[in-house]
Amino acid sequence: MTGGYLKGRLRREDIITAAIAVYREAGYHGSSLREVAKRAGITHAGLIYYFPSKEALLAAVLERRDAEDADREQLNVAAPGLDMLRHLIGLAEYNVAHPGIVDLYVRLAAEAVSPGHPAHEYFVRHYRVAREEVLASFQALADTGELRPDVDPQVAALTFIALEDGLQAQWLTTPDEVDLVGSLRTYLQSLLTVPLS
Amino acid sequence: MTGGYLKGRLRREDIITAAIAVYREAGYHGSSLREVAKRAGITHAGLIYYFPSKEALLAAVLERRDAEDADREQLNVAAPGLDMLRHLIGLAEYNVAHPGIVDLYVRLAAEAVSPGHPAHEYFVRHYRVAREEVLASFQALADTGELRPDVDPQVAALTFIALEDGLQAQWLTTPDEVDLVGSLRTYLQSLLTVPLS
DNA sequence: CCTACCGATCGGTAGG
DNA sequence: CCTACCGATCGGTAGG
Repeated sequence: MTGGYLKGRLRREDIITAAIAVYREAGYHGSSLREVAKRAGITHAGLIYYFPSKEALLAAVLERRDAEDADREQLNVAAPGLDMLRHLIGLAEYNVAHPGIVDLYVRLAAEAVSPGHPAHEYFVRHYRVAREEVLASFQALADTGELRPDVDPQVAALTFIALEDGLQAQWLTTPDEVDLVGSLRTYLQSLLTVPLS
Repeated sequence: MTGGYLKGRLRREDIITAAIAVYREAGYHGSSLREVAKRAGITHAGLIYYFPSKEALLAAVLERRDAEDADREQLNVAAPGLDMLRHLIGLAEYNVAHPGIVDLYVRLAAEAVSPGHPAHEYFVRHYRVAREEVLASFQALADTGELRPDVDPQVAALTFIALEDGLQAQWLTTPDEVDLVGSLRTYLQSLLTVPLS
């Protein structure tokens, strides 16, 4: 009875996977529904049967990213503090092993700076959530004296997110000249009074 | 006698100015020669008379950016060291006052991460030059004991560039929640043994 | 610099 | 899900 629905769900997942691959190579604006459809093995009109517009497909791609991140978070119920920072380093290591994901993220984030972009609100939320998460960790570390007393948790949180983003772009452009994880680790360590690892 | 040539040069400048405005709003791939031409007050075929292809126009835009940066550098012959760092803060202040330039830079940099993009080589060079410039300053500071002894100049240079780039993207997306210049200043100060200002 | 045009491609719709 | 199609737009060319 649910066979039809199951098949539809699987087809949807195939399309989203194809879309991620295409966005990665051409960005959102630079990609076409026809190219995504071809990789998913259907026509572009067939794709529109599942996702009624180009924007709806983008929304589905971003939803999957969030779902995957949530999965990883759940496996890794790190409390705010040192463990959370180590977890963030782990996420960076995961990213370095999956350049395609980083590529997609960097390109979409840049396109979406303009308020009219269909993913703009997504990134506004994304930045806010990321900042709050990191801030909570720095505040916890401040409470236990593990954060250097001259470090402002608010500034440190903002800076950490920005540093991660900037390193990603520079690493994608010149991979051989950027040690993404090492640089992050060095930065974090410089804020702490205890060894990070 | 040079009247014709002068007029052509001026027209070229008009077109480049229009291109910057359009790239800023739509990115390079998202913009059209027709839109650029319309803002410059000519037809798109007229534009092609001056710039033989879309890529040639992009090259001219990047050349102008380099020329303007070089002008600012020349006015401000800062030697490597503290003065140079203050100069970089000044550049960040200039950028915050000119969001359009930052927008263009962030969008192009993200599009150009892929090796096939017409501006890819430009950004490879841009990152390398930027890193070397900042590295020279940190090394000079290390020699005079103004850099904290536990700071590696190489890592600090890479990190500074990445931080600036990441802050720009986050600031463009959520301007009210990011203090770009203040964050840069705080970061730099944390590396030094002497007051930055 | 323009008019006029080309082939290609785009997102989306109709109708089944 | 497909075939067939739409109007719009693209970069670039011809020819003046």
